[in-house]
Amino acid sequence: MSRVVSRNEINMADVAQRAGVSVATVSRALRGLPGVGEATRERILEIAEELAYVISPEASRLSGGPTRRVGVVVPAADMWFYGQMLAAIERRLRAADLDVLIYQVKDVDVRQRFFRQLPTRRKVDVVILIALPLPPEEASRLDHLGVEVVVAGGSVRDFPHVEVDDRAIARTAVAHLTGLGHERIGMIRATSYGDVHWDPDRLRLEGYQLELAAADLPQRPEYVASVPFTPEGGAEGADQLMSLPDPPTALLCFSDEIAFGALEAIRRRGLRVPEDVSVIGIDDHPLAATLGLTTVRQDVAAQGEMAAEMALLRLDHRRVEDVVMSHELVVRTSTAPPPARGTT
Amino acid sequence: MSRVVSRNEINMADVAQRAGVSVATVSRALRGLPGVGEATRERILEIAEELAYVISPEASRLSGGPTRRVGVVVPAADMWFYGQMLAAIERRLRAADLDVLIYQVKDVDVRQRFFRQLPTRRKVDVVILIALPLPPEEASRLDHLGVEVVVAGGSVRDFPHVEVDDRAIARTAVAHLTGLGHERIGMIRATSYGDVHWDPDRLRLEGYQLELAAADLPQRPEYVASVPFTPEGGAEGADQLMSLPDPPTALLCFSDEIAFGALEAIRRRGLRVPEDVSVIGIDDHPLAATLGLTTVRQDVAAQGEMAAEMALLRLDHRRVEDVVMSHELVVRTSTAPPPARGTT
DNA sequence: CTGAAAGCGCTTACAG
DNA sequence: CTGAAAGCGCTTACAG
Repeated sequence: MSRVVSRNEINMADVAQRAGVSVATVSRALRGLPGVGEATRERILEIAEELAYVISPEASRLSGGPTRRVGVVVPAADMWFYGQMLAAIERRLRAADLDVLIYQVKDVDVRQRFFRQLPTRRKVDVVILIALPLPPEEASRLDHLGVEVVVAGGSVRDFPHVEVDDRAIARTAVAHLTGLGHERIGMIRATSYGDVHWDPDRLRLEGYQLELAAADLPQRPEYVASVPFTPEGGAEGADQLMSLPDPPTALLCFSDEIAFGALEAIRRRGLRVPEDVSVIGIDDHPLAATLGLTTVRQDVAAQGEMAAEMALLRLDHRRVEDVVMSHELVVRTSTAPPPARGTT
Repeated sequence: MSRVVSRNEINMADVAQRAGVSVATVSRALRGLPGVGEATRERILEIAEELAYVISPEASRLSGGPTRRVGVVVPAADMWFYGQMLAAIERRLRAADLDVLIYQVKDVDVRQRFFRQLPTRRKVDVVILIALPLPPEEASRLDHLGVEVVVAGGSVRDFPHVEVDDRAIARTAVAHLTGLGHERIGMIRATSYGDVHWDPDRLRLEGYQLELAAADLPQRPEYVASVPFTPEGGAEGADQLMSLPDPPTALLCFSDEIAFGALEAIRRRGLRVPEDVSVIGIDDHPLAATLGLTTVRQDVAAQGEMAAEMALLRLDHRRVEDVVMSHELVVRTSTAPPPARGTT
């Protein structure tokens, strides 16, 4: 207590000396290994506490221990979905006393460099890949990582993963609209970023098409707009679809953020939501409740936690099962039956 | 090329053997230290490349090198502002080949544990603190970190920091409103989180009050609402202020996210923005453009980059100057002159 | 310009 | 239950 711990670090040898034992015994005691007398162990723990001893991770690692670090590879930390994921993963892993390293790989060249250099090698025990669309060459590089891999928000090869059923999510949304009586339903897709295709986008489009078919509605390619994954993108998409000669009466948006832009664009055209046009999103973004947006909710934080849990299991080399998280329709005020034909 | 690099790592000794030199020479060559013949250096670099050699950070660190890791301590990675900051910091630091460790400390107990245990000790070379309101006991613990400290989005003690002028930002916003002729101007504050006071909130309130005084307008405490830092909070705040007997004609919101909620609440009351009520935010969140929100823009990513830059300098033990980043009024369609008195 | 050797702070057989 | 010693893969004086 009287002693200030600063740059001159306290080492295991200091603890050992103070306790009158060898460093080997301190090492065992601190890690809860068998082969240390109860009294000895307690004394050692007390002294370590008192000296505010922190183990040198480098030395520990170098002599065979794990790094106790997890790498999270994510397209961009500044987008809502990834931020949620990342935050949840960090919280869970921190609780298990692991450190979290973050690697953003949004830009194609940064991502390619990542997979060429594999900078997580020798630095982490597990890598969590978040919703990363990967060309085969890059996916195959993962074997060279030399660490466990877990995937969240999608799937990559046969690595353990947690995801939602994007096809079913889109079907749920479209079924809600057809249930209200809509027959002209448009979809605003979010274009893949960079050079690679994005699974959720592809699967949600499939779900949209499947559900239209299930409701005996025609597939109208002009009802599908592809836009950048931003609110402005959503506005563009809505403008494009609503200026069609025979515009849709309802819009499924790839995400709530896209939907926010669509809502605004529709209002700017002098149309009312939901009287003239219904809008449904996907995610249940915090703003969705405020803006009254009907959406299909997925629990992003829960996916992150689950991914962290899987990482923890893989650390112990235990088998883990893939997980598909549930989703749920949240009806608010942006969806209603279509206007009577010709009224618009 | 023919050799697969996997779990059996390639060490410096392997490179040395292949190159027919000692590990000492390889170590020097790889780090660009003087005292290695040009031809030797080139051969070593080639072989290292060919073998896809990655240095063991643990061994390097243990024998005196830096960790080449930076810890970022942030309230929550899943909030817009922090996500922007974090993303920008990571990008800059990654470009300098440093790894970024993230520590979330939103909850009081987690934060207290952080400052009790200081888990970044022995793990990073620099810690970047993002917009962290800290009680004095915790701020003083930073001396025990044993690493450099840099602060972003605020200031803590006399550590080098980058911030915006929150007082001036609020004054700019209020001046815009008074310039339009508003005399009844409300403010929606974001309450501090947890047990500590939040500088930007306090300073923006001060700026609001100063600018009212400068315009010879009365301070009306009932015109200031304190709400949680969420869109719903913004809606609550707007409801509270607009249901006053003599409601404001303009609202300054702590942030754009608060303003989004306020906009919606105002609309729900059957009032129009900006005809009946003007709303101004702070930040220039991506949705602000879409929703036509007038705001005072601050470049959060630039602040993050600057903080990363400072961290890089501190790594080299160079002196750094504190930085105050600029801000800028962005006029959109949510602000206009007040309605003629009595019209509302 | 280059190498042999000590040392960084731990963990892990191996003995006792 | 406990300790002495080797070893992890580097860096850094110290020699040459």
